[in-house]
Amino acid sequence: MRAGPSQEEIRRQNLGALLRHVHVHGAMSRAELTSALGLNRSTIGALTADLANAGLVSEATPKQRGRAGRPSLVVRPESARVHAWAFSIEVDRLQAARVGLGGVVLDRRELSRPRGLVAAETAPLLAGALKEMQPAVPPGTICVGAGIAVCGMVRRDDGLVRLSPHTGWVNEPIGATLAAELDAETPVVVANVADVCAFAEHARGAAAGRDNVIYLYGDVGVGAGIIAGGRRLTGHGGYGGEVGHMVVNRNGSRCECGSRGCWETEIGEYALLHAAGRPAASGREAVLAVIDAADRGDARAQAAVRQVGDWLGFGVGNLVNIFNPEMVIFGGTMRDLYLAAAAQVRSRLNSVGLSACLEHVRLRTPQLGRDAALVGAAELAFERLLADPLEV
Amino acid sequence: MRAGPSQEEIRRQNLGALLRHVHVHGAMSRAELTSALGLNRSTIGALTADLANAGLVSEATPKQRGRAGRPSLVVRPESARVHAWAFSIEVDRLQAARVGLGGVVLDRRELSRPRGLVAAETAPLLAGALKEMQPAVPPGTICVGAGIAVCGMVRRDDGLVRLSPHTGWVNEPIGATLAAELDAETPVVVANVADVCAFAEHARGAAAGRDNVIYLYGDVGVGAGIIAGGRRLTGHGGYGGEVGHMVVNRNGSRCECGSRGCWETEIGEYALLHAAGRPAASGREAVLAVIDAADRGDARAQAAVRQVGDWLGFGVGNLVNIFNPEMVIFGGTMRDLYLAAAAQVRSRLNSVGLSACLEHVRLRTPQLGRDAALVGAAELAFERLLADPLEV
DNA sequence: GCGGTTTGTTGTTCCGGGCAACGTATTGTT
DNA sequence: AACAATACGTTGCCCGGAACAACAAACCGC
Repeated sequence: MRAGPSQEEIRRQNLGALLRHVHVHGAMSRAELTSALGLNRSTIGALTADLANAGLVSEATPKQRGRAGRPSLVVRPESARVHAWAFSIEVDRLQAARVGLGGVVLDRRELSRPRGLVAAETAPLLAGALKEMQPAVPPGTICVGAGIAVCGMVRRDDGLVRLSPHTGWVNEPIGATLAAELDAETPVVVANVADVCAFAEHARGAAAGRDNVIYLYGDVGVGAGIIAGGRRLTGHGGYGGEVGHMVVNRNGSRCECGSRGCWETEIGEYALLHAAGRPAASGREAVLAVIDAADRGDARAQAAVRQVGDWLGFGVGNLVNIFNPEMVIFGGTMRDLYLAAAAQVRSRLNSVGLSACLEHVRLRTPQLGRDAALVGAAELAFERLLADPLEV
Repeated sequence: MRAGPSQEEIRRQNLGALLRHVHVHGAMSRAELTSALGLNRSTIGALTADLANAGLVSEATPKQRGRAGRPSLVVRPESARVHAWAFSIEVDRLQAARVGLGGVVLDRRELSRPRGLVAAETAPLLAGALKEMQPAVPPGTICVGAGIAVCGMVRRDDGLVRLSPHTGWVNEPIGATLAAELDAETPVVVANVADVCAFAEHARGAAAGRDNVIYLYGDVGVGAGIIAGGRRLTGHGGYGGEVGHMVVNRNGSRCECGSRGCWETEIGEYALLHAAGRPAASGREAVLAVIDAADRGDARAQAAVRQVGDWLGFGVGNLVNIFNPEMVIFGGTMRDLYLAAAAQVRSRLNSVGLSACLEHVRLRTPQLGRDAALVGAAELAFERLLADPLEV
């Protein structure tokens, strides 16, 4: 029930819209921006002048000439001079990267993650990777903040990791801990991996331009990043999208969350390994090994892939009925599983889903590859900049 | 990726915010509006002048005096002069009402609905009820449109009822059919009952001010109206919230949708009657009879209530994990069931739900009573007015 | 080089909200 | 009853932001 935006907010929003446009779509001419944003030439000129003045974009005469008329200046994001730090905390590894405006990964480090590491021990590792990358940062650059993707439930207000069963974290304040290791001016944002990947794919990946998307991310556990009506679904505390703990089988096996028959006990990495009669080993390699065996004709592995693929389609069917998305993206090990069992997934999905909801659903794999989590984490940090470009 | 609002849109939004405020919170003084909307006194003055000029609000010197200073003019919505038509199509009855700005039901009619009535036969009945109410409409009134609440899946773009299993409708263009019966200028909006009730409870009922809410509506079938991040979750085609067809029991009984073990086969009206060993009779009375019998000590009825209540808590637990809402509202026969089996619901919810998601969930019953669907349907029609008050 | 075309630039206009000064209606005090 | 105090409506002015139009600049083809 708030009033509409004031006039200065118009400027903020227009600056943000322009910067976001070149951030997402890459360098483009002022003429293109004029038609894309629906603003006047002179307004675009004034906005780019402000942004260039703040060091966020640069203008240049285009190399490629050929059309009639005066060539339009090309506005490009200052990818090298404006960046965010991005971190990803996964079950068995840590990633750190410097990501430039425009979503380009400028530098990166990867560490294996020993089991049982709490936040107080993890933050120094991340900060260390950052310090390692620091010397390569050219002078005069702008850092807009840091984003962390965590495989667990993250409280939106303060970035506390409430629960991350497969890393063993309970109430770990990773955001605050890392912030203490960094400059006081560097804001730190934390979110769930699935949410972050969904965000990235929605901004510049497979889901670009789609307003209702479910990004399913699987490793040991399963979570979803959900875009509903063009906006991220966070829920009240930030724990939305915990679809891995949707109970699909009341007689199923115990889940680490304490319940029984959660979806992730049927489609998580361990489920596939168990069905294939293999030891419970974490990591994508073990999953790929089963799929590989199935490809080579191993009957037990084939049955396991079919069974787990069936459960995958089952849960997706439920989600499709609840959300009526236009796209479902399978990320993490769900990608491999979906590709190996697409027939089962589709078939079960078709039997569970309502025909109206199935009508426009596309099943896809991510486009951003292994960088999705890092790009998405950086996107979290960039969000502040895009909301108010001149405040930095 | 659109640009921010232009200056004229500021005016529209401020007019809408002011009108919405008095529409939702009732008549209030210009001074209160000034602080509520955060606008200047002079701006509020100009806005109310525009709205009063358009006949949407009226100003009056307040009756109640007592505080020092010049008394502030009271702005009240022109409830009698500005109205919408509201309709509700339920399994066994039809409702029609004239609802004034501010959400007051000015007049209403109720018809029982014979089974097997298609849209082409229903629309004349609704239009007839409207014509019956027409003579009581004072001259010079403004009608902003008509809203219809339907117990079925509604395509957002054109209001086509894709599927309503329990009324037997398939691809019935109720919106277009009713529009043809009315003035050409009266826009008709159609939506699902649960969505509409959620909208109403969110605007002025139990969920006022809550941004993440699930409104569960049950009769023969079960659907949910979902508010996520303060906005209605519609999904891509408008079919979002079909939680009744979330499969919770793979070995369950056949559902009318063609699948097996849908949630509504476990908690719908027939489920309770079947568990209680009674004939499948539609309508709230049959449900209340079972609950009444359970209250009076009928062991079989008690077991039925417990069993269905357990399934109710089970599904709500799943939804709580997926959406992390701050409130779940039980409407329709779900209200009676929840009140009768609150212990089972809570207990199963606690065992299925993740503790972080359970933390701030409140379980509630609706505040708007039997008028919820009509008020919500009217709200759909008012939405256009509130988006651009002077365009009418 | 010249007209045609497209775009950047500049000065002007328009619109909407904030602000301050003033007028007005009520309460409380002497 | 007269006065101050209080709170509000009203009016005129200012400022910021975008649209618009006129002009200048840079490209094309001939």
